[in-house]
Amino acid sequence: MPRVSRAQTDSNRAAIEETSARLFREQGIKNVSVADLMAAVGLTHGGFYGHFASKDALAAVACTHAFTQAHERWTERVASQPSPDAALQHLFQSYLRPESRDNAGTGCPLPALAADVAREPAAKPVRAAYLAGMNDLLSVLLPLQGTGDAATDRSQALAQLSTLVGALLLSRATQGDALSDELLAAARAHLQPAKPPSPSTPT
Amino acid sequence: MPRVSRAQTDSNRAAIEETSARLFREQGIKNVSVADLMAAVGLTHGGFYGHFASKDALAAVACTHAFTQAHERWTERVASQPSPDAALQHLFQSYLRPESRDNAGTGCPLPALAADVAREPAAKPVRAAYLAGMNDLLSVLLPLQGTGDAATDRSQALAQLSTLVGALLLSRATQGDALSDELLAAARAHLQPAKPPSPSTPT
DNA sequence: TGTACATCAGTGAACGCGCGTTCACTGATGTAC
DNA sequence: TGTACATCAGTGAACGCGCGTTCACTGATGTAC
Repeated sequence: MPRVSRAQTDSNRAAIEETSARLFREQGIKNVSVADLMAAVGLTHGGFYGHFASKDALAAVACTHAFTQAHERWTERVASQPSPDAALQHLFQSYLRPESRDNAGTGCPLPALAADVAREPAAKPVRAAYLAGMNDLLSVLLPLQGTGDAATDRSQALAQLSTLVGALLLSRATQGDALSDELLAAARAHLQPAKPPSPSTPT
Repeated sequence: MPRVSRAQTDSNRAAIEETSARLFREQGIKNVSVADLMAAVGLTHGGFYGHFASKDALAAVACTHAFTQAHERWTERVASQPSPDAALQHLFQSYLRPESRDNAGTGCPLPALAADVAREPAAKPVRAAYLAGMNDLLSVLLPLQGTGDAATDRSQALAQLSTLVGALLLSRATQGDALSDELLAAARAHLQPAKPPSPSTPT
């Protein structure tokens, strides 16, 4: 039953975008075929090229979509906290939960797509989308640092991102072993603010 | 010209192992076909199954090979330094050089294979190889910590691994942009030992 | 040491399958009157 | 508001290609005498 209403067309395109953003993060861009994707949306593969010029073009759109989701989530988390320190902590603790590890499809694209993007030639559109998305997330982290120096803030935020991404990725690669949870816990502990040297809890 | 000497056979097998360890890290396991690999070694694809039962079986062997290389390199670096602190610093600074980012094929398998391994089903042999390799590298880091507490040492070493891996991977994904070098520099700075609060260099 | 022959490492065609992309076709949608 | 028809979103067969794996074949190697 071809020729679908304009509203339905828009909704189909949105579904392709949404579904690919999820499947690409879950399985990797190369591991999801156009036919797989369209079947997951409930359509046949031929219609894909009415919406996107190529799978490469979709990869960029899906990447941007995933980063937009993540950015919104980060912004909401920051807004829900009373102070920059509390906001940072809330971000870190949420990011490094086992649930984040187990749901790559709806989680942060930084670890989920890093290897795929790193292996793409420089000209592929997904690389620019990834870079832009990373800068977006970085811009959420920067104003929460408060070391007093902009360069130090930036350096610290970049190191935090690296720790978050590395911990989640290694945790996924070791899923099923005790090390997987250990990695998350270690990163959480490491990213905790320096406290006055462990005061024994008073009675 | 078939039937090759026993020594040549062994050398061919070693070449497949060595070459696959490099190509899998560079391009990803799924992105290197058996035909690609065998051609890179200088053989035809049919002979592959005389050496390995399947591509999955080779993936595990190649992963172990890559970790063995990395472990040797780490051990040498540690041995070349006069103190645990100096050894840690030497490891971190070597790991986070732009040259490491630009040579994934000969570099640490932790970032190079993390995403591939994370997406493999639990039963695939490469997952066990990756886990064992990671524990090997961890065992190099552990005795260099010296916080006095074994649990704290371990937590700290795991966080260090996460930062190293995350920084290198994000740096690869943003290669070509200024952010790529920034990420490496930020992680290097972050992993530097806490110093007495920045003494202005005396005249 | 020299000869006769069985072994088996590597070759290359072939297997069934899935990939990204194209395209003639269809029939409900949206438009013109 | 109702009718006539052009548009075009989605279908599904087909394109050339590459995948992992199998297998009959070959001829130099290694062995038995």
